[in-house]
Amino acid sequence: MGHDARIPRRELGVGEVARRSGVAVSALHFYEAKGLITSHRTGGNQRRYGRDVLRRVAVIKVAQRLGVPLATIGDALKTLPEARTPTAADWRKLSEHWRADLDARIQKLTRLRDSLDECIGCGCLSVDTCPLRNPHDELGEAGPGPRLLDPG
Amino acid sequence: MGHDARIPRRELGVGEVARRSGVAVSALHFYEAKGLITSHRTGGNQRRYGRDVLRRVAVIKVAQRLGVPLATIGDALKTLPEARTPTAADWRKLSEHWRADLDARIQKLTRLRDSLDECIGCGCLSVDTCPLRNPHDELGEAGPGPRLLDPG
DNA sequence: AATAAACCTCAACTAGACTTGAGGGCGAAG
DNA sequence: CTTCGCCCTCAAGTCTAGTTGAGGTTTATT
Repeated sequence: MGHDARIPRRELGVGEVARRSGVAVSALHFYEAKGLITSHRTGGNQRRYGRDVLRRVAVIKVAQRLGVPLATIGDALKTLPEARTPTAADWRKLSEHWRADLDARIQKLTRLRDSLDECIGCGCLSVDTCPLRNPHDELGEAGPGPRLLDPG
Repeated sequence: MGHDARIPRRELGVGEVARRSGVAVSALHFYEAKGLITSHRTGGNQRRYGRDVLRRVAVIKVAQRLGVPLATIGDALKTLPEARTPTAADWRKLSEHWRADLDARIQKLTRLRDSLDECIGCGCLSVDTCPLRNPHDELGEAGPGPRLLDPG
């Protein structure tokens, strides 16, 4: 220790960001490769982050809990002008947008559950009449919802 | 065409199953490799399926919509004695089991949405107080729910 | 100067659910 | 007989969100 002391107060090394944000160093490398965060380098080619990286990573983590794929999060972060620290207003805009997706996802699952309840009773799986087999409720097909969860 | 006419009425070729069930031939190969469906072969080494394969594939598709991973579906299908066609009672048993998972998933997403609603208002993302950043609600971590959607 | 902790890059691996492609076989119609 | 459509196997590629490891460098301390 005492190692980080050399770094100016507002600059963070990758290890420190990892410790403070709770994501692995390899994940930070990965996010940077994907353009979700940025850094500049020291003479010795080591990454240095501004303090805004902590809020950015926080936004990333929350968005992931909401089920938003990284690429979409990246697009959203890029709408913030020039590597700016996301403000409360920025966050509100992003989260309102993602809330709609989350809501759609919940509704879809709920409808699915209702169909399932009916079909537990009848056990039909009939090709023509079973609501589980005839998903006429294809709405949120496009959008940031994870494909793996809701393929149809 | 006219090709399928050679196949006895209750035996289905892989292409026909694909057309009727709506899954690709490659997917059927894949399911067979994973042991979810079975076939016997003609003299020319081509697959022939019994009609029960259609219901099995239907169960697979519905279970996938519920968010159940293929491996779990396979385990469940294996509990049906010896390649039997799933009956209504079998289906009821499977679906009741999976319904619980679905329910848990819905609840989790709903709690998440509620947290998000609070945080849209405050825009905080505070490390210590924000419920979105401090998920003390880690419950249904284990279980067949898709990891990609609900990593935390 | 030497050592140790932290850092660097790049390639390869993981899981899940498939798809795509190469290279070849089988069966019926013209 | 040739061609067309459907079928076969097996290997490799796709996508997501990273992790793991090898081999080498930088930085801080002693």
